[in-house]
Amino acid sequence: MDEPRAYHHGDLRAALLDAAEAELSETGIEGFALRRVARRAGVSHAAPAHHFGDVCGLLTALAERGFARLLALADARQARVAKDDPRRQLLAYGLAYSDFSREHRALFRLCFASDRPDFASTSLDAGGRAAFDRLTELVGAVRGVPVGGDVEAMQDVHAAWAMIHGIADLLASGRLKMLGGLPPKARDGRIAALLDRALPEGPGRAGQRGSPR
Amino acid sequence: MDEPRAYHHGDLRAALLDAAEAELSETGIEGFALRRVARRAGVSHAAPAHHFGDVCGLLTALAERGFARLLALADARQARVAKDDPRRQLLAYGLAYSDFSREHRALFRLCFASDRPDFASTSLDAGGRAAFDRLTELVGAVRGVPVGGDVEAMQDVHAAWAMIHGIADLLASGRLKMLGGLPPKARDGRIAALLDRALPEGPGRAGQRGSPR
DNA sequence: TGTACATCAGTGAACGCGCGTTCACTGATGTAC
DNA sequence: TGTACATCAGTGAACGCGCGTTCACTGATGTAC
Repeated sequence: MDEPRAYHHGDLRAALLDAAEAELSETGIEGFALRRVARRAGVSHAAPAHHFGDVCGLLTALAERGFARLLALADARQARVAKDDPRRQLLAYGLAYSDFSREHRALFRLCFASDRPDFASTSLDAGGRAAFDRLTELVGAVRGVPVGGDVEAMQDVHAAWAMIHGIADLLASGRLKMLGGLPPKARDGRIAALLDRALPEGPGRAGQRGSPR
Repeated sequence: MDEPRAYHHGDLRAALLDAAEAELSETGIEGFALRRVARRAGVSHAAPAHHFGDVCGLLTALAERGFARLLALADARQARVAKDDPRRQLLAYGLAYSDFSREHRALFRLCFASDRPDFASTSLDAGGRAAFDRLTELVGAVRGVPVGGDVEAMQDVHAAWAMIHGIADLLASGRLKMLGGLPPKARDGRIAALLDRALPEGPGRAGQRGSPR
């Protein structure tokens, strides 16, 4: 049934990242080990070095993938919502962020609460920046004027980010049980209502506070 | 100069917790090792077992201490603010929470983003609950009516917690550099302004949005 | 189309390391009488 | 006040383990001519 395993793998790099992600979500970052990843990918434990150098390199690439996944989830959520409704676009982004933390708990922690990846690497830095830039744009759209460096604007961005991130992180660590246990639609409604409180007033204002959907 | 080291330590349990905390803040949770803690405390590496059983026991006790520290910081902040101004009391709590994450970064992560302590232990669970209960009371005071189980009230609590926690966690992981780099007073002012956005309306309302101090 | 050769992507054995835990032990402390 | 004895709180040697990394190697692939 199986293809005879070729000596050369084809795309071992991607396969190792898949294995690393699976491994991460089972063991968590605190128990993550390179050798187990190689074992899971069905390859000798020395093989990863050819693609990532060392563990740090692998985790850095994995975190990069994490940010890409966050943006992909945001794309999906945002696509399902009116393009010309900036407030809903921003709420969609926030919901995607919480999807990410719930569905990829360990990866979320790797991206936001670990010291093991090399966050100074240009590629990983770019990944994190892309996620932040998206948020900034969306906040600008809600305000009706792009975010500059002024304090007022940055406060708007920080408020949105902190609320989004706070919900996501508390959900990931299993607090907010009352929220996490709800059926998806109800849960998303509540999360959106929470996010809505942190957003600036602006032309995109949906209506009275607390009923953003 | 030094006291001759007695064979019996006196309070090795507390000394080990001190050493563990110092060790944690230097190495981070991801590099935490029992043997290094013992070495730092000047004691054989088998000694901790007498007080904590195993690593998990030590980390559980340490996380418990973390929550106690959070509440102690909150006590200090709250004491410096009018007792009959519930909004300021709540902001003080939030600022203490961000103090905790900034000044005890690794301990904060141990409490809120680690799987290594045993969060099911009754003592640690009680610690976390105490921190949450304090928040709940403070939110109730701002609302003017104690928090019950109703959705509206819980949303108020969750909004406050998520905003507080989001700011704290982002500060701890070195994002929000613009905020983290400010002198303390300015930084606290901005943080308080962010928190203020997430708080419910109520009799404690300080004035116009964004100038809570 | 064939051949020589460089490069690439794996293998598997070996290394040294620090870890957590166990165990028999021993010195210090406290208590009963 | 003194003595016997139980308990407590430490020691240090030993264990087995899995880890990350290195290294010489080899099979597969691609390319120049």
